[in-house]
Amino acid sequence: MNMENRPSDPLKSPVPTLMAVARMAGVSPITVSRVVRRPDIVSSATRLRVEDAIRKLGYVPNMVAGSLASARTKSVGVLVPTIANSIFADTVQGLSDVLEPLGFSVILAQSGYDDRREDRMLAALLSRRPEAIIMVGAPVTAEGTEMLRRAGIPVVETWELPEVPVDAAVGFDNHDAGRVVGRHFAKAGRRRLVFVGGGDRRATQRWHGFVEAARQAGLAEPRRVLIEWQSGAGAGAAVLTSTPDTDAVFAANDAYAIGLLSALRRANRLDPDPAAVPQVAVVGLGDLEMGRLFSPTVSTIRIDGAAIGRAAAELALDPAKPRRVDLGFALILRESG
Amino acid sequence: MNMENRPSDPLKSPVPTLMAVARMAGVSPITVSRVVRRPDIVSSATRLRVEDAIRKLGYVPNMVAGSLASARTKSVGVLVPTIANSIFADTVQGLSDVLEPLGFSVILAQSGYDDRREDRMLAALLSRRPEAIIMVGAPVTAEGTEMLRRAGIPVVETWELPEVPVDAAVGFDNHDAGRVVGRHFAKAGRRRLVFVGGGDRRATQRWHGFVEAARQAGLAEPRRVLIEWQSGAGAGAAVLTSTPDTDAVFAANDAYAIGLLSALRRANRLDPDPAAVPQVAVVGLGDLEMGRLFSPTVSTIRIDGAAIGRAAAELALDPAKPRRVDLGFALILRESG
DNA sequence: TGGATAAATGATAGCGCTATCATTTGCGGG
DNA sequence: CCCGCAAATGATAGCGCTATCATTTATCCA
Repeated sequence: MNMENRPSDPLKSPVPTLMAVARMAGVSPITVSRVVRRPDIVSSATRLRVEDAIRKLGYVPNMVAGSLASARTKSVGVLVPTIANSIFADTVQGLSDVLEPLGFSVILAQSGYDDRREDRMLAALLSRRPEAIIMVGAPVTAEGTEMLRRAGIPVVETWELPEVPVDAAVGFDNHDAGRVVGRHFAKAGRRRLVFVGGGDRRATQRWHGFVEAARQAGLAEPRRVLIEWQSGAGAGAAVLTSTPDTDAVFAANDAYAIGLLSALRRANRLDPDPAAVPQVAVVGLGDLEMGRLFSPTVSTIRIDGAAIGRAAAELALDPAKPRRVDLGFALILRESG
Repeated sequence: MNMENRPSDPLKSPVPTLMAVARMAGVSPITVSRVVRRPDIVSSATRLRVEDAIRKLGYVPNMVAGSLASARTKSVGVLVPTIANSIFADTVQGLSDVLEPLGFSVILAQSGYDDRREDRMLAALLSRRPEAIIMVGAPVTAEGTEMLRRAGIPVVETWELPEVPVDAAVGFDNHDAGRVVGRHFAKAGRRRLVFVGGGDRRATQRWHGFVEAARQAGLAEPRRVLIEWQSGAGAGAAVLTSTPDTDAVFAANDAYAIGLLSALRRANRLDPDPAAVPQVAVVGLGDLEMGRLFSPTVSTIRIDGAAIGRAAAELALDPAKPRRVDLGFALILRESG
């Protein structure tokens, strides 16, 4: 239908190069380059002439060529398990907010919690020669770790604090988060503890901390409901059917916690008064805004995902910064437990 | 602390080039290039030798150089208002799912609903010579449109269906969505309608449709509560304070709808029985999972963000595909209205 | 007014690959 | 046993920029 609006024919109007601008302005190519990158060192007369030519031709610098010549890509590779999870989306937002004003682009890749895919994505990212890599978690495989090490660029692991990161890490102690929740449940007199979450390393660390706290409090071994990639509703159903007798649940993220609370309501196991002591205590992780809006309001381990992203960007850009930053977490107790 | 784990010293072990691999394997550079890109046309003997050298050196192809030489970057530029909004995160997820298996990388940029920033980000994206641009919405400024047109690459606008897209568009009719909700409210006997949302074009189209339906039903002009960048809770508070007498609200997204319902609950204007006819009917847009878990369950205009992303990726890669795809929407009535 | 210094501009080479064509090698049939 | 063709490999050039040095032009004071 709209022929006249299709992208312009590449033969009719080839994308102009720096050379074309130079010819039009009657200067050498390098001068055009300078006008684009360091306008301050060009006399205003020629600068105006060049800027005019740039405008007339609609010149957009070719950063691919520029990157090759200068060995600077002004890009950062970002690897997340999935972006369709507001918890990581906040982190990507946070790091973008730091990187974009500095002229860095974000190359985004998703591993889908899949080890092979993670390695493939890391290789794909590295082939674009980013100036740094920021990822959620530490590389899962030895090959991935080795690739990153060889790349010779800053690598920031987030949402986790490995003893020995490849290069740098910013996040919190997942094990400790689990322990804090377990201890809280024990103090509140809860007896039959359950953990719902994925099987990735961060979730597993939380699980271990949770178990440790239960053990120290003399409670029976908590149970673990493993779910992969499931929705909040799926998590809720899974807990209710596989561990119906529980009285306290630590959910690996707030979406699961809300799903569980919703399932409890449907099963009529939620007190009509949200302020009452709940039959089943539920604590999530992440502190989604939704958790504050839900009824009962959701207790949670608060993590500032955006702050993690911002800090990660700063570590990525400045190798002089401390290489291990613990941003901590906070147990926020609300109505749900 | 962990000196030995810092990225390897660039002087000690320079990142190996294709040339280095060629020398090690005793072949010409172009043969290495072929082993990487078209292993089928290399004899298995030399291929094995080259692959061995690649492994030994830990060679990762430099796609920046490759892109410059081949004029193919295998990348797609993606521009969203913000990624920290699950509605768009789903779209990014969807398009990534199509693009990544094909070897394309996603370069992500955020406009923050800011016109100037949108143009800056478009320029930044185009300077990396992506093979296509996928964006939420149509370019806001004439300059942005012109840049995109000149780039001579596929451009897919999403979440919106302009009459005359720069190149292609996939989404739904926002105006119609507003009309459907307005009509629904009118039929349900609601009289004082309110719209909450941002001031961007898509929200405005919904608003216009909403007004049109109200007018046709003989209702008083709906009121519009403009909020920029606010949280769900902020949206809820804004509606309650500025239009306390409303009996039906169309929220521009489910997060706002949930925020409003939560505020209504706090103001004691929510019937304890979620199945009862609500004092204030609320309809959102997007169909977040949270909306199904909330009590009352949230009525909404269902949009499949991931499907939009997938379709956009397909249009971006295949210029032969139809250039205007209406994925539609559905009014899902639940407890909230 | 000359000469030293700074400011402005340019010439040259090369970043690490791939497109394109040229050459060599392998191989079956006349 | 050599020709012709396909398969395999290589030589050359260049993608569009920027780093680096060289050169020219303006500037200022002795």
